[in-house]
Amino acid sequence: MDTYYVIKKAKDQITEIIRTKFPDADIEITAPPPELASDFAVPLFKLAKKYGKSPNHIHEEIESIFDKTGTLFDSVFFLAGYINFVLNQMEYFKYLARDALRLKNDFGKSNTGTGQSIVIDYSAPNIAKPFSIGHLRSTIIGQSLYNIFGFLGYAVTGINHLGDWGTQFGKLLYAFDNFRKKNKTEDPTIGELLDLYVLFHKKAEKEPELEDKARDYFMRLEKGDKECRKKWETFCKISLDEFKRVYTYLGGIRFDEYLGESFFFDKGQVILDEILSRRFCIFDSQEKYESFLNENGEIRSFLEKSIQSINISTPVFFLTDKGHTKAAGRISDNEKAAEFKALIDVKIKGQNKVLEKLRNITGDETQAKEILKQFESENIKSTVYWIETTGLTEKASGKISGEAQKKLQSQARCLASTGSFLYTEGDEDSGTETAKQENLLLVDLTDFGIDTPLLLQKKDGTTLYALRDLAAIKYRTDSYNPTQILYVVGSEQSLHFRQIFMVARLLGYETQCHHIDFGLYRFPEGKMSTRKGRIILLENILNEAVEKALEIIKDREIPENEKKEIARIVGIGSIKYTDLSQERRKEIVFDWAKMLNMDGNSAPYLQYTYVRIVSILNKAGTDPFSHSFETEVELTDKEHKLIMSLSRFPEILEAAARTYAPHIISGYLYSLSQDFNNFYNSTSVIRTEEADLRTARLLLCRITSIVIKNGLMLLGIEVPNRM
RNA sequence: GUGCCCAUAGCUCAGUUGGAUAGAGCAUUAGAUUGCGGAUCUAAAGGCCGGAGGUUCGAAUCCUCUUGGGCACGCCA
Repeated sequence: MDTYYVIKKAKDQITEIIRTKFPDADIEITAPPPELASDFAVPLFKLAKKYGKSPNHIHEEIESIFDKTGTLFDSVFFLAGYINFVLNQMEYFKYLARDALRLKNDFGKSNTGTGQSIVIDYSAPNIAKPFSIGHLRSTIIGQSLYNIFGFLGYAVTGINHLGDWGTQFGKLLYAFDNFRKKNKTEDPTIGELLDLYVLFHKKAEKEPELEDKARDYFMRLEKGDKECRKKWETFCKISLDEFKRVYTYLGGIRFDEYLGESFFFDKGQVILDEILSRRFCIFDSQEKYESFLNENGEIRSFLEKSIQSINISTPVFFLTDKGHTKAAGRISDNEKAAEFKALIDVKIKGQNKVLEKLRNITGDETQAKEILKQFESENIKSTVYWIETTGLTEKASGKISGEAQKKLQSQARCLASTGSFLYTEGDEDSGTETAKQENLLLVDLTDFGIDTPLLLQKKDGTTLYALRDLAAIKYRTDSYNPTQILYVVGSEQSLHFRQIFMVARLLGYETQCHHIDFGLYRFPEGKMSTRKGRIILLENILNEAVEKALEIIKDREIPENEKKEIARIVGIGSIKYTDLSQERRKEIVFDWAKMLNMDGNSAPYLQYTYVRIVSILNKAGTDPFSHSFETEVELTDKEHKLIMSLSRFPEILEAAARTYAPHIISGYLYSLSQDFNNFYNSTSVIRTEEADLRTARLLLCRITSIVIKNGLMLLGIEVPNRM
């Protein structure tokens, strides 16, 4: 599949033109303000600085060698520090038409992800609880990412990591045995399970000992008690049937695997063994560390492997939020050691966020450089190499002042550690603990900038979800060999994911794990809570939306069964769109009017635009894709704007994938639809007399329809053919 | 108390790696030769981008401090 799109071609040409004169130029191509007769612009300020010339001078040099022959451009001009590139509109349109003709319904697809595999963990509803609006975000954001990455050629695996294990089942089993009327023999409904769960919490407030009883029940479940297990299976089945019904209603939701937490609870021991096999060690001097190395071959090879894997002579460094440092290995290069210390100085001065970002770099050196540009404000002079944690590959370069270096040499402590820490309560750290607590296992992560230890196992020996999640990382890494694992989970769990990702790395799982966090739905008066029964059922919202959509079309001449299907597509689409059109980190205050909005920036607006295009194409009678389009016609400004907008689709998709942000697509589709409607209201396509122009306009309609349809499909939203 | 996230028009939100005069929708007001489908379009009005410093040729965007809101912080998930 050839996915070299016209917009890429145009940008490549701009880069090439500028680089013929300025070979090392770092070129940023921007969109000029709409009222300017320009299509692409490059700010020249940085070039001016780099080459010691004025922006105007830079522009003159580029203009002097600019030759439009063989390019997509007609001319260049200078304004306010920018060089502007004016397209040969017809040429650009012809290329766009060729892209569209070549790819047809696949317009927008690319192969940028070929060879890469991504695991996405999303939806993950909890067994025995109804599917609430809270799960909607995970489900549709996750599904959208699944669609987007698939469209870009990645091998995607969607996993529904069901919440089907844990102490909550102890509570439920207890409630089921003790609170349910004895004469009831039929299987409970989800609603009844929820009532029992809420009732348990209500009673437990007054009788705290119920919590212990629930823990006993859960222990029985983990130990394989047949009766508990059987009830648990029933709960799971009831819930799963319910979930699948909701997914069907939502439409377009699919998973490659339903693998819940229960699948992993007995796979945690391997993780525990791995952790326990490592030894806690910390040294207050280089000598002690080196003598330890000599005595411990295993650790030594671990470190050597780490150092080798990053392919530099400098060993692995470690930074904590406390401002002290750890270096796993020797700092053999004095210059680098000093720079490293200086880097810490910046840290101590409070630039936590910069360093936090450095830590989260996903392995791309240029990205790291970008972030380190911020250090320029510290008059940074020499180069710093930054290597994160135990031999992973992140690397960044920047500069640090000599003054900062000196200051820091007295401040920074360089300690050494192997990077793995675990103790059981009852060790010398807390000598008063009793034998009863010997099963409690936690990982201390304070040396890694995380103050809260990660609990893996409770004192009664039962597992916690952190351990199950670690087992899941191992399983996913082994099973799918992914380049990335995405967790589409609410931001409230960010600490949990920081913890388990850190431990996973310490254990040597190098798969990139990302928490795709999102803000929660909440009521104006506060948080939604399953325990308190304060939730809104997703289904109620969906039904309301579908009904409203049905109300709008009730008088139209469409068969009733089709009306119902249209109402479902439009109603559900509008709910999904409302969610996906918002930046995912922001919390959403629940508001009926907003959820049911079908005017303006909404799914029905896009669907409506699509439907009108379909109508035009039907009436036109000819398929503009039936033969290639290579003739010259006179295009209006509105048409050119639409062309520019259409051509951006591929890079919009890449931006959405890069930042895991479906809302970039919805924003784009809305803007595209506005451009189309603008054109639509000013120009009659069908009644265009000049044949070639008519064909060109039909072509624009056709491409727009494909982009809207594909874009909405990526958001998990369907389009009707009429509405 | 500590950490993370958020703050943009009356309301709900966009704002691409820092780029030219901060954009939409809703609501309000005034309009669109009954039209290729009015769930549409045009226009008006609406802003000290929470506040104060800083970095930069250039800041809604980066840094520091601060105010307000949300979330999390050892045996729940």
